[in-house]
Order: sequence, then structure tokens, then C-alpha cells
Amino acid sequence: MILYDHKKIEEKWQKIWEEKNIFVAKDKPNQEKSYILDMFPYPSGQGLHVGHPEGYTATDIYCRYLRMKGVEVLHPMGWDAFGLPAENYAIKSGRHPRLTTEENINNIRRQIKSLGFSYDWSREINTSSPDYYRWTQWLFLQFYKKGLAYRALAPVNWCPSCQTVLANEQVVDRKCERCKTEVEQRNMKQWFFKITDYADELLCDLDKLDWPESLKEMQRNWIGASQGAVIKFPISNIKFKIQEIEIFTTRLDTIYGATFIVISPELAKKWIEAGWQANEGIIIYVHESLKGRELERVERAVKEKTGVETGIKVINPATGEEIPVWVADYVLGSYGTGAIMAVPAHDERDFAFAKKFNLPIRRVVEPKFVATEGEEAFRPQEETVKRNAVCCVVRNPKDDSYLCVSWKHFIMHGFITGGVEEGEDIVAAAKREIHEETGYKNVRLVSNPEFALHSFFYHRVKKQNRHARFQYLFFELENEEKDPINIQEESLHEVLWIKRNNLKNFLSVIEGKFTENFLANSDYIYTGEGILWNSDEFSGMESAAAIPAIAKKIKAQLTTQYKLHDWLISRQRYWGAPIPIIYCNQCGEVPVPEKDLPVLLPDDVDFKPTGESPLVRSVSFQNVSCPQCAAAARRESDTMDTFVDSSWYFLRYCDPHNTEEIFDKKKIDIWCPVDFYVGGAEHAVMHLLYARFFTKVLRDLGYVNFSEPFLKLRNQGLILGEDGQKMSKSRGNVINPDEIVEKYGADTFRLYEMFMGPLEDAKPWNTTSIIGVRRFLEKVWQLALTPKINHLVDLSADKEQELSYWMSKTTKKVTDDIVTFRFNTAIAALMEFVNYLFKVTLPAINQQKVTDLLLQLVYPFAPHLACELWEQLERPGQIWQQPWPEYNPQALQLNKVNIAVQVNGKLRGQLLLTAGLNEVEVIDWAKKLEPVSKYLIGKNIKRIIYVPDKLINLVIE
RNA sequence: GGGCGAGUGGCGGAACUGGCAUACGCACAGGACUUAAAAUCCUGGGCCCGCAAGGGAUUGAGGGUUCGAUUCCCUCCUCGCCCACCA
Repeated sequence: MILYDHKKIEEKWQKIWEEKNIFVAKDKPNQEKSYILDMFPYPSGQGLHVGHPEGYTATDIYCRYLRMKGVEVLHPMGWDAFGLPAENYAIKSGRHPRLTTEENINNIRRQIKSLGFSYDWSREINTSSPDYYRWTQWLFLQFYKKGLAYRALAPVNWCPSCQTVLANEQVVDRKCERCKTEVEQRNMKQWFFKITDYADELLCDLDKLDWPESLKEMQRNWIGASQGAVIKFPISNIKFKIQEIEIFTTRLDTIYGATFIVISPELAKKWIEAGWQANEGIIIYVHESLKGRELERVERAVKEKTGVETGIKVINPATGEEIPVWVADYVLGSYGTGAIMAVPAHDERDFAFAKKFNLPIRRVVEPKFVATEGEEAFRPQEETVKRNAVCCVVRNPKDDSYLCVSWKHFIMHGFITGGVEEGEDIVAAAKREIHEETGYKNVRLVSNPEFALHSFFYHRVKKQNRHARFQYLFFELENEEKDPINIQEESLHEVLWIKRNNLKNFLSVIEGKFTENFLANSDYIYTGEGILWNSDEFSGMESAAAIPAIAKKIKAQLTTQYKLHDWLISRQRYWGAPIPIIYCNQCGEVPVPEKDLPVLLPDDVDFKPTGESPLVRSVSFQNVSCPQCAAAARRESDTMDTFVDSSWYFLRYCDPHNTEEIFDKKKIDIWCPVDFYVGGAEHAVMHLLYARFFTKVLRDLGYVNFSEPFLKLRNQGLILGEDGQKMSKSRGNVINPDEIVEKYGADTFRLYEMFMGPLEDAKPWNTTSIIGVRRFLEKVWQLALTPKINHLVDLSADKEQELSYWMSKTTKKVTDDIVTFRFNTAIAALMEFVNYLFKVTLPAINQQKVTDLLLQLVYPFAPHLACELWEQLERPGQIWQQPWPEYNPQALQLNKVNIAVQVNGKLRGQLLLTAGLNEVEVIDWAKKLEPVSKYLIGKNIKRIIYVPDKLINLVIE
């Protein structure tokens, strides 16, 4: 037998595929098409990492399958070639990024090709090539014309190590995403894309996408929409340019509890600049908090709130009351209006601040509970009786126990509660109830937190719907003196003292359970929605209804606020696409005319970062004449964020060599949107959000006719090192795919990566396990070239059925698993099939059929091997020209089935029976089964559960 | 602090809609071939008791629903990822 020489075979077939152009996608309209895309790599000097080919292999298997199903597939590859590492390397080594990038691309292209992926290389693109970035610049100009690209002075994130500004998305934990240096806040005039115009659509359209739910959730959080209101608080005591404070709140229902206003240091600074005569203490505080780097500011403030009173007073438009204004760094300048109304009774941060500075706390929202289960369930159709009530928490200080009652006719455990009579003082009412129900005479009021909750339930004794407002009162028992309890009360419930640590489990009624919050935390405040209190005509309304009603009365604007900010795209770096803008002393900001594109990146540049764009130092680049008035002018020297390049690359693949326009719209219509996109989850809120934004803008500009670029998306999970840690050079646990391909071959490598586990899971690499898939391929080789053939007899009917069962079963499993991207179990099914084939000896005619099937099923996973064997067996044509195998559903039904026999749910035996027997027959067989019968001696069978052709369970007493 | 996800042999993992837990692979042990080793092939156990036949336990822990739970419900523990003073 010829040996399985992976090197020879793989080189041979890769060359054939390339020469025959078999993976070149044809632009035919109205064909059944599929656009399958991998996230294009950054051409790093490290070359490919074993993580990259995981996603590439998955899409390759799927593409090869689709082509055999007759689908025209677009499966391109390219290079996200601009970016900082190449430039940083240039600074260190003095080698130009263009050169190193080109070398890196050549290396990675070689690596990718060595794995035999079926890319259409005729469509290869490179974002750092002028043919490409010309259109990135053109897009910038279209955005500019539409008012979606603008230049503004704004506080921005500055990375002192990378010497450039960063987008919000590139700042993680206040640190530069790339180099982990803490970022600084600077005020700079920079270019932005107005992504916030699309915030709402970017949020809503997520629902339509077949993406991992966690990833969609990350985008939702990033966009961060909050429904709320903007309210104006007029300044009442001083006069300067600012006459009112605008605040944003999501809790307009709490406005009657707003006892002060807090503004951010950023806003305070603006006011000072606008002429506010702030005292020195304020100026120092504002200065200090803005100077302190963001990270420290947050860490300090979370521990303890700081702030100063401004002396300014405003009118609360709801209460008409005059309230003070404070400045504090717990209010962010970058969110909402940079100012809040503080409601200490219903917000933990405001509460902490109010406690520290002794500001008034006013409760205005009370929790609402509706019983929904059991006999107590509130009956919405029936009339409701409203009652004022007390909930009395009586503590015995001697042993830290609490006075409780346990109802005798229901399972109901709680504190002493009772109704308050008309005109009765609540403390008096509470004492009366304690005395009536328990007999204790001497209790002392400890505190009245002026807290109440509303409970809606059906009163089982009184037989009516109740809406009770329980007010809490805390007492201590002074002494044990008590009167006898009246007989009627006694018959209803039992009086108990429950120890503090048992209380939580004991209490069963809602007002009791809720008390736990106060006992556990004396500073407990209620932050949820509920029923309004102390809120004029809105008292008694529910939060949701009160918000629009209050808004109407005080003329507040209901709006949605987003966390998403506009995308800052300027970078003070060299290796990127120059922003096509010219600054003229006469005409100001002038866009470069489209005919002058591309604005070429000059070669004669000193890369050393100075905080200024390196392009500033290129005289040939900087000095231009104004396109409008021809006067001397200068070019914008910043380049664009590289995420701009990758926001539209999937469109260029449809028409990559067009020199007249960005793309031919007809070709976009043929291929787009992308049907299936695979890549890492790290792009959740950057690339994937930006690409969606670009698509929506291009749709509004009329260039594309769809709203979402990537219909279906899956993330490949991380491949960890053999030690279970993330692979990294410093840990020394990096696996180089080249070595694996050299030693075991590309087919083995591909198969191993798919066999490791589910695509989306993180999983550790284990080199010794590779041998398993290599053995499998060798078995396929052996089975195809040197099968055991039975020349003497035909296959018996039984064996014939068994064979077609295996063929159908395997075809079905492999097909289903490819479509659902569960490659690990597809490979396991192929292994089982091969193990079976090794055990049987078949006549030549069957042997040929089964080998053909096996090779076709294996082809998407191990294409080199399958092509080679197909050729060696002298089968007609090429394997990739064959249609994908179909299976026979009838063959999946077997004559004989294995039925599990259980006694009381425990497996006691197996029955091999003809399929489709009725229950009675199966029971008969089961009872006779030796390992089963011994359990039945002297027992009655109570019940029998029969799952046809699968399982029988005999339930005995 | 909030959100999402996960927990199954020594290891990676499998199990449709509640129906034989541990498929497939690695590793391991015994055997065959070999002067020997590697490779290959065959066989085997998987935690506990037993020479064995066999029995019992078992899907992070505890509880519930069910004839039957890795799967559904409740409580808790651990790990991973993301977000985090966002009003």
C-alpha cells in the first residue's frame, strides 16, 4: 500500500485547486448564493496563532459543504493591515511599516494556504493599499457631506504611551486597550463620526439578528439606552449667564423627594467660565477633581463621597421648594446633562452623600406587593377594601428575639399587624394590637422609620380583597408583664419569640419578609418603583403612571439617554489612512475633492511619537494649496482609526478591483448581506458595532439596500495553552500551527481543532490528543486503498440492512452537524462509522459504495486526503464536483431494537426484540427476563411505563 | 454591586423534546507481533465492595416535581466573561 504522505498530498492538491480556480466566486445574479466571511486578520509579526484557523476551518467546512449542495459561495480573505504594532515596530527597528506589513502578510498568507482553505484569493484586499484606503477616504467625505463627520473640541481619552487619542470603545477600565497604560483626559479638537444618530436603530435592530445572545447583550449595554426625563430647575438666588439647571433622571416619580441638586465638576467648570463667581473652596474642589485622573477619582469616590455646597439655590418645579446645589465628583460630566436631582431616600449614592453632609431625606415611593399564588391571591375582579395598618416589630433585648405570631388555621407566620382606626395615632394603635394579640403591656417605641409598604391580597378570614398600607414601627420589650389574651384571639394564633437568625426562615408574609432589609441594614432604602406618597395629587399613583403625569404638570421633556458617544476617529499616528481634509486660512475646513483621492501616505516620515501626528513633520505632505481658493493651506495630519478600514471591507470583497467607484451596486446586490460571519468575541462593541453603523449610513446614502451587514454570527472560543492558560509569548505556551502542519499535516490539524469541542467554547490545546484524529485519517486511507473484500458471497439481508442503516445514520448526523456548526460530533460520527467498517467484510460492490460515501463525507473536513483517495480509486471527475450525499430515512428504522428494562427506574436488563411490538408482548418478555424476574418475586406491579421500542419501566411497590 | 454563561471519569468532551449517563478521542492496564523498542492490532476497567458472578453510588452541593432528572423548579457554592457612581 502507498503510505499516507500528508506533505506530498497536501502540496499537490493545494496547487491543483489554485490552478483550476475552483474557489473563485462567480458574480451571477439570482443564483442561490451564500456569503461566508471570516474576520480578516491583522498581519502581525507573530504570524498565525492556533486560534485563527479554528474559525477559518469551521467556515471552510461549511463552504465546501455548501458548494457540493450546489450553492455559489463567496468566501474571501484579506488583511486588516493598518495599525499600531507595525508602527511601533518601525520606531524600534527603523524598518518601514510598509515593508514589515508586506512581509507579515506574505508569511500569514503562506500559513493560511498551507491549511488548504477554500478562499477566493482573486478577491484579496489590503486596507493599507492606496486602492483600498482611497475608498475609506471617499467614505469619510460622504459622511462629511451628510454631517456625520465633524470636528469638535471635546474631552478625549489620551494614551500617553501610544501618544494618540482613543475611542471610548478602546478604553477598558480607564486603560488603553492595546498597551494597558492609564489614559488621560484632554481637551482636543478632533474628528468624530456621529454614531449617536443611529443609537436607537443600532439598539432595535439587534433583535433581528441571529447572533450569540451574550454578544447582543454587550452591544445593548454599550449603547445603554435609558428612558427618562430632562427637567429644568430655575436658579433662584443669584444671577449670571446660567439661569437654570437641566438635569436628567430616569425616576421622575421621585421628584417630590429631590432635596438637593448635584452638578459634576465638569459642569461647574463651565459655569465658572460663564461668569459664576464661585468661592475659592469650590474652585479648588473643581480643579482637584478634574486634575485627578479618572481612575483615582472613581476609586476614591466609591469609598467615600466628596463634594462642596455652591451656595446656589434652585426651585424644585414639583414642590416649589427652594433646594441647594452641590458640586460633587460622583456625578459624571460625560453622561446626561452632567447634573442630577438627588433623591436620597431612593438612590443609594444620593443617600450616602446626604448622610455624609446631613441633607434632608424624604421618602416618596413605597413598595407594592401583590399576592399571586394560593388562596391569598389578589382577585382583580372583586372589590378592594383599603386599610391603614401597622407592622409592629417587637424585639426582646435580653436574647435578641422577636415577637411573632403563627396562625393556627393557615401556614402563615408574621409579626404583629393590625388595622389603624379612623383618627387613631399609629403608635397607640400598634401598642393596642400588641396588647390584644399577645397580652404584653410594656413595650417602648424605639424607632419609626416612616416607612410603609402596600400589600394587595385576599383576606382569608374577612373574605375580601385588601389593599393594606403597613407602616413599620420598631419596639423593645421593657418587661414580661402581660394580661391574658381573649379567647377568640387565642384560637386564631399562637404567640412565639423567634431568634434573630431564625427569623428569615420563619417569616412567611410579605410585610414580615421585607422587614429583613431593615434588620440587616439600618441604612436600608428602597430604590425600586412603587406607589407614590407625599407627592401632592400624585400620591397613591403607581410610578409608571406618575412619570408622564408629573412630566405634564412641570413641563419636563421625556427622552431617551444613551451611554454611547460619538466615535472619535482621529489618531495622531502615521500608519493609517490620512483624513482627507485641508485647512485654509481663508476658507477654513475644506474637504479634499474626490478627484484628488487618494491622499497618499508619504514615505519620508519620521515615526517617532511626539504627541503630534508624525505627518506634521512631512513638509511634502503638509503644504498644499487650498482646493477652493488656491491659497497656501495645510493638510489634516491625523490618520483615521483602523476600525474605520474594517467597517466596510466586507463590501469591497464584492467588487475588489473597481477603480471607478467604491463598488458596483449590482455586485453588492448579488452577494450581500453576509450570510454567516465567524470571528472572536473581542470585537463585540468595536468592529461589529461600527460595521453595523456604516451599513446603516450607506443604506441612507443609497449605496446598499439592507440595514444589517451580518445576518448570522458565531464566535469561536479561545484555544488555551496546554496549561489551561491563555496562550501568550510570556507564558511560553504558544502553539505554532506550522509545526503541527509539518508533523501531522493540514488535514489532521483541521480535524483536531474541530474535534476538540464545541466551536464557541474555550478549550485547552493538547498535543498528545492529536494522534487520535491522525489515526482516524490513516484508517480512512487504509479502508479506501486496501479494503477487506469478500469475493465469495453476497451480503445477507440482515447485514445489508445494517450497512444501509450505518450509511444513512452517518450521512444524516454529519449533514445535520455541519449545518449547525457542531463539528466535534460530526467527526465522532465519522469515527464510529469507520470503526464499524473495520469490523465488516463486504462484497466489492458494497465496498465501493461505502468508500465513496465515506470520502464525500470526509471531504469538507480533510479535503486533501479525500481528493487524493478519490483520484487513486479512479472515481469519475473530482470529489468536489459530486453532489452532497443524500440519505434514506427508511433505512434509519431497524428490524431489531434494544429495549431497556427498568424496575422502579433502575436499569435491570436489555431486550433485543423485533421493532414495533405492542406493549403487552414487551411486558411479557420483560417479566421473563432473568435479571428482572428476581426483582418481581412476591411483588405487585403497580404501574408500567412503556416507551415504544426504547424502554419499559416496571413500577413495583 | 449588576448582567450573561458554565460546572459530567485521570483529561478533552457526548447525551434528540424528561427515557439505557460517560458516545467519540486521549491517557492507562493486559495481551499479540518483535531479539528489543516504536508503530500497529486485540482486550479491559473506569468511583466503592467483591477472586468472580454481581451489587451499590455517581453528572458542583442540598432540596423539590416525576414511574423516571445531566435535562424542569427552588436554595447555595465555585469558576469564566462582560459592564460598573450611567442618575
